[in-house]
Amino acid sequence: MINKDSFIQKLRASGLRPTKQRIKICEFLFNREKTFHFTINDLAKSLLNKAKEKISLATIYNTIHAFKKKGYLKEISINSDKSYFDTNISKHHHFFNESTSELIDLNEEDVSSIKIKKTLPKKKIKSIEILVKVANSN
Amino acid sequence: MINKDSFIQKLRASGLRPTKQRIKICEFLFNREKTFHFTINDLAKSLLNKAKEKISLATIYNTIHAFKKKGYLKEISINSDKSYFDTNISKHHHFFNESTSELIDLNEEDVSSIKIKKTLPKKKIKSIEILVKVANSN
DNA sequence: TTACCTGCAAAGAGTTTGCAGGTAG
DNA sequence: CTACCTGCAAACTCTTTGCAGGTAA
Repeated sequence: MINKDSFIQKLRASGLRPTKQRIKICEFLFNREKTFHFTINDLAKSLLNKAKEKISLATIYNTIHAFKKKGYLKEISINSDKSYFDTNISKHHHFFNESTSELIDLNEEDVSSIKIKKTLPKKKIKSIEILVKVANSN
Repeated sequence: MINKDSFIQKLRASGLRPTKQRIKICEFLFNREKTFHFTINDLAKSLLNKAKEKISLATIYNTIHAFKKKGYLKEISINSDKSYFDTNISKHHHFFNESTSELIDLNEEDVSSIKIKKTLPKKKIKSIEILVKVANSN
């Protein structure tokens, strides 16, 4: 359990004012054992239902984008309906369960090393991401 | 240059009526040497400007989705802003140029074979897709 | 003739923005 | 006090839908 003060410090250190809302969102997102995957809507609902915090959608969008810019969150594109965010900011890949729209982390070490044999002139590789789509096998 | 009749046959064969609009869209999309990547908006604009065809957005959406369902197109998720479609329906991967939002095909044989060492109980792998994000190296 | 298709306009979902009031430093 | 932040509502973008008129078979 990370305490409130360390979130305040973290926010302050990156130039974000530690407001009530931001601290609550930090507590909700980062006080976890496991990686957390969510959409903005999920987050708004969960904050309301589980954390009993009514934070305006606009503020949640602002905060999540600020957190992403500061590197506290990663954005993942699975489909074009909505954006998914991931509290795991290390290099890693994903399973996407098409039956349930659920996202599961796939660590780098669980994938054989990938070699890209084609090169593009004057381009630098920024990232290599694998998406494994799965479905319930029944 | 594929002729109009073969598109008519192709449409008919898959149970789609060969209407003027669908034939024009076929001609625009599939009379090409190279893979073509586009968004619905790109396509609507190009049809209007290059092919001088005014086809309603709703019809374009209907048609593209029908073509996707019939397997003439693949949908690709790069970011959540919009959907990209690809006339290359073979198994393959992509480069995405973040500087220009341009999409480039990466053939399967240009990537070393990938082994996923983690398995998910009761799930079947449907696809493995790699997205290589690049940026201009200047 | 009948089932399907087109195109408009309206509706929907997700996201962003303008701005007045509130809060941290 | 000042700069930044919040929250509402309105606006925006992309996509889908309802429906009247049109077209293929």
